Amino acid sequence: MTKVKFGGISGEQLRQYIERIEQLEQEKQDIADNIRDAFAEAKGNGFDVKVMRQLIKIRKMKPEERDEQETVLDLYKHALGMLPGGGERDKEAA
Amino acid sequence: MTKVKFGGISGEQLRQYIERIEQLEQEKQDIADNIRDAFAEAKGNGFDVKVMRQLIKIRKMKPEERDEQETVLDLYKHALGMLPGGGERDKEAA
Amino acid sequence: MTKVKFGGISGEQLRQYIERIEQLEQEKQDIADNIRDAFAEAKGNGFDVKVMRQLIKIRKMKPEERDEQETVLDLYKHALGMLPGGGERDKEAA
Amino acid sequence: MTKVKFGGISGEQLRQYIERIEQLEQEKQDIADNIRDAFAEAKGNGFDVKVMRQLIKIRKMKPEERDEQETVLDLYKHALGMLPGGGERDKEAA
DNA sequence: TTAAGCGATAGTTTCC
DNA sequence: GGAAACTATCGCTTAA
Repeated sequence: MTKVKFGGISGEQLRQYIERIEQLEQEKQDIADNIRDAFAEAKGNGFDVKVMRQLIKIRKMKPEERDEQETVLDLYKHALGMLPGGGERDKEAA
Repeated sequence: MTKVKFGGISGEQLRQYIERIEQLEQEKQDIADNIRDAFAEAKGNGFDVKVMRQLIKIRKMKPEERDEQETVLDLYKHALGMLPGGGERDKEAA
Repeated sequence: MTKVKFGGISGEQLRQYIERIEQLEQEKQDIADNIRDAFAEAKGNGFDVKVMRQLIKIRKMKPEERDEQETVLDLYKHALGMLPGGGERDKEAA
Repeated sequence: MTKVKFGGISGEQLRQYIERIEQLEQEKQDIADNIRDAFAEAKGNGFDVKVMRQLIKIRKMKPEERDEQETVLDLYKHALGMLPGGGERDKEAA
């Protein structure tokens, strides 16, 4: 028989899947390296990498979920008195 | 009213959760500091910190390693015909 | 040359360090579990865990670094025209 | 002016970095999707995805595993006097 | 030679 | 449970 079966599975087919996925993961890693290089280059030109990441994250969010997030956060800040107008003015207890 | 509500949430209850979690995180950080001190002390006595970390990792991996990696490695070898006894037996494929 | 000790007393001392650190890491893990439970309980009472995490992170930041962070983020938003009054004045300059 | 500066940063340059990184992240995500599809297809052909992941991880670990873990394990055994050659060399601790 | 910045890497945490 | 992001550590290079 051509395809040797072990436990009902084809070793050859398994090998093909594995190698294909490993190839894809290699490509993914290469791109990840490119991203890292881009950040490094930006950093070398004086940009703040951490802030850039925040920016990208914000741009990726849909406007509605971004607004929702901010609304709830403000709500909680008020509830903890971390914002003016939240009743108790308890800014820094630490 | 006793419990001041902001947008339907209880500020006091929220505050209690937040402060409790912050307290726990502080304790966790203290222990992390102790761990760092222990490594520093070991280093001061001539031990190699990097090797110690690898050591601890290996010791931690041991139980799961036996339950997962070795078992899967056997499966793998069978599937690829790398082990004797993997012949033509029809075992159940998970 | 690294001063690695082999055998005898040094091995025993190494073992003591390892076990002490493993004990500390166990305690750290226990506290991490408690934190997870606290979040789960809060969630069960209707709080938004994700927002709570943001809140705690904000409270953990020093006021100066929090301001700095927000300032730079706003600056970048303006530079990308993501805010009114920012890039609208000269969106396609290059 | 050519490069619009906001607080000393170049908006145009920032935009280029951001968009380039977002492009790269999109490509990375596409490949991640391909990987997911490959796993799904394999699953459809009767393979166990979880086992496949462990397999790939093991194959990836192999080179470093031999260079690190086994070496460190030997070091460990030496340090605890579990192997010959770990004599009684007890050097001065700094 | 040492201290300090910087880049690489491993561990931790968070999101899906 | 797996993938991604953030953080801390480690080693290397450079300059004093």
